Parts: sequence; C-alpha cells; structure tokens
Amino acid sequence: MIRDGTVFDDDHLPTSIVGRNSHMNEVTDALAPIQDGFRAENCFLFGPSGVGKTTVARAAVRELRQEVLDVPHAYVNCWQDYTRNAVLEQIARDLVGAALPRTASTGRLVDLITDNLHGPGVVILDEVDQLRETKVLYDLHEIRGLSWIGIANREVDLFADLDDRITSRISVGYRVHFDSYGEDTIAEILDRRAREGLGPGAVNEDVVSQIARLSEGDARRAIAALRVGARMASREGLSAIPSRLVEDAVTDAKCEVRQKTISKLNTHQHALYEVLAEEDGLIQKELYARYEEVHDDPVTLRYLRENHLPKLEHYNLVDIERHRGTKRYHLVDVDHPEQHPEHV
DNA sequence: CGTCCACGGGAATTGATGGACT
DNA sequence: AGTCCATCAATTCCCGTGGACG
Repeated sequence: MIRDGTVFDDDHLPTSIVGRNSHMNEVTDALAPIQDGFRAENCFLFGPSGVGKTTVARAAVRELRQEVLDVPHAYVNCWQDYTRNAVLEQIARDLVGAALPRTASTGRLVDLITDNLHGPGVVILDEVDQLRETKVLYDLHEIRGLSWIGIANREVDLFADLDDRITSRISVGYRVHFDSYGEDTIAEILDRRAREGLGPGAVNEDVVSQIARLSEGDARRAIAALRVGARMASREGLSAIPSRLVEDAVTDAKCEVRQKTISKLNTHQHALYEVLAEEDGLIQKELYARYEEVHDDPVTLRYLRENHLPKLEHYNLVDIERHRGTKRYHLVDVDHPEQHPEHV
C-alpha cells in the first residue's frame, strides 16, 4: 500500500503548501526585490515546531527560482552548524558549490562567497536561535546581495551581542508569525500526503481526522503517524489503515522519533541520559557527580552546562523543573516505555 | 550575613590542519 | 622536506553575580 515512502520524509517539499497562503505571500514579498536584481529583505519566521516554517521558507525560495533562473541559495541548520565558520562553510558549499579547501578561515570563506556570488542570493538559517556566534550575521550583511530568512521557535533578539552601530543597519524587514495548525488543516495535509504516497483508498476521512486530532497541531508528528500506520497496516497485509491501528501508530511514531534522537546522542549525553533513567529528579550537581562515575572520560561541569545539558533539553528528552531556584532534571515521559518498535 | 548552587563571561590551553617561508 | 605561524574547534580553568535559604 505504500507507493512512495519519500513523501513522508521530513525534508519532503510538497508541490503546494496547505493553509499558509498569507505566510507564503509575506515571504515572497520579502524576496521580491531579487526579481529586479536587488538584495531581498531579511525576514524572520517564528512559531512552534511542525507548523510549516521551514517548508514555507523552502517553498518561497523554490517559487522565486521559478521566476528568476538560478538564484543562488543555501540552507543552513544552525543547530548543527552553530559556529561562525561552520555556517559560512555550509553557505559556501551551497552557494558556490564545487571546490573549497577542507578547512578555511572565516575571512577566506567570506571572500570565497563574495567572489562567487553574482547577483542577489538568499540563505535560509533554520533554528537561527541556536547560533552561538551571531557575528556571522554581520559577515552575511557584508556580502553584497545576500539576504537571509531566519527561522526560530520564539522571537529572539539575534543582534543582542553585536555592535549597535552595525545592527542598526542590518534590518529584519519582515517578521512572520506562525500559529498552530487547526485539525482540519492537518487533515488536509495528511490527505494530500496519503494521495501522493499511498495506494488509493488507503485512508478514509475518519482515520485522517483521528490522526489529526491526536497529533496536537504538529504536522510533522501527524505525517510520521501516517507513515507508521501505513507500515503497520501493510505488515498485516491490508490495503487500508483500519482505525483501530491509529492510536498505536501515533504513539509509535512518537517513540520512533525519540529512539532516533537517542541514537544520535554522543557518549556524554548518553551517560547523562542513563543516569537520569536510573535516578530521576537530580539537581545539577548530583547529576554531574553520577555522570562523572559513569563516564570514563568525563568533561567538566562547565562544559556540560554549556553544551550537553541544553542539548538534551532541546531534544526534548530532558525536562527541567524549576522549583524556587533549585532545578531538577527529569526524563520526559513516554507513553509506552515498555515497548518500542524496531528502528526504521 | 554566610553558604550553597546555578549561570555564564572570558581567557587560556590543546591539538589538528593548512599555508607561507626557507 | 622542514620549520614556523595562523586559524579554528573543543575544552578547561577561573571567577563574579545573583537568587534562595537558613
């Protein structure tokens, strides 16, 4: 019953975007100057996860490229590439393509991009609030014709630690707020994905609205649930997803995401996770003490605090309970801890 | 008030790597 | 080929601030 599994991938970009017309218009407005050969307005998209921010950004760039041939564009996930150098390197790769030295200094990278950028270009900075070195925004501003689309969960002040005289010249022309999808919009999205990726009649209206209801306005979760449901059904030899499987599919999809996340943790993060799995609700100092025992090459508390702990929190694996100053670390609950499905 | 704890700025160190110079 | 220097990422070390609490 699964005709095309790629339809359910996180990076799948549908041919038309459901329920985000006004957002699309704002972003394409921001990019419009490129059509006349000028630098676009920087813009900033914010809202919770799974509400189509990245999709809209990518779709807007795609639309632009249908109007204007070969607009140089780059995509950077600042969560992975959070240093100045890493960001510039990624941009150089996407924008300029081809050969760049294995390691290059930031200055060299800026030169490389500047020299090879002919006409205006646009960079998508996903999870831009995770950027450690906001100086890079200044670097981008220095490159003629380059503009960016920043994406974040909350509205953040990106320019906090930049020189005021400089920041006043870097402007964010558009701020686009994304709110949660309604259930009917999620249902519409699911319906289209099903039509594209599954056999005919694989889902009925009832199943779709059930998934939509259970996924709390998060399209990513809904789509993952649809994929899991389809897989479960086809394993039973069915050509349609029966509604009795929906609930399991939603929770399994949740577990799947979690397992995938855990498998990406490094040894330090893993050790922390293990410690918390054994003993929940520790304060930072206790957590560190346990971690130090468990890990055979521990890093300092300072470093843990700076990198690994925030990472676990960001991954939504660890929850921090603040009770009058003292903070306690907890694992985030899973609905079905007793069983998790084999990995994808 | 003194202590404990969390937070985070900032300097310093280490190790890899690549380029320039000899 | 060998030496030296610059850059960068990762990590550590040191420390001041500030809240909570007894």
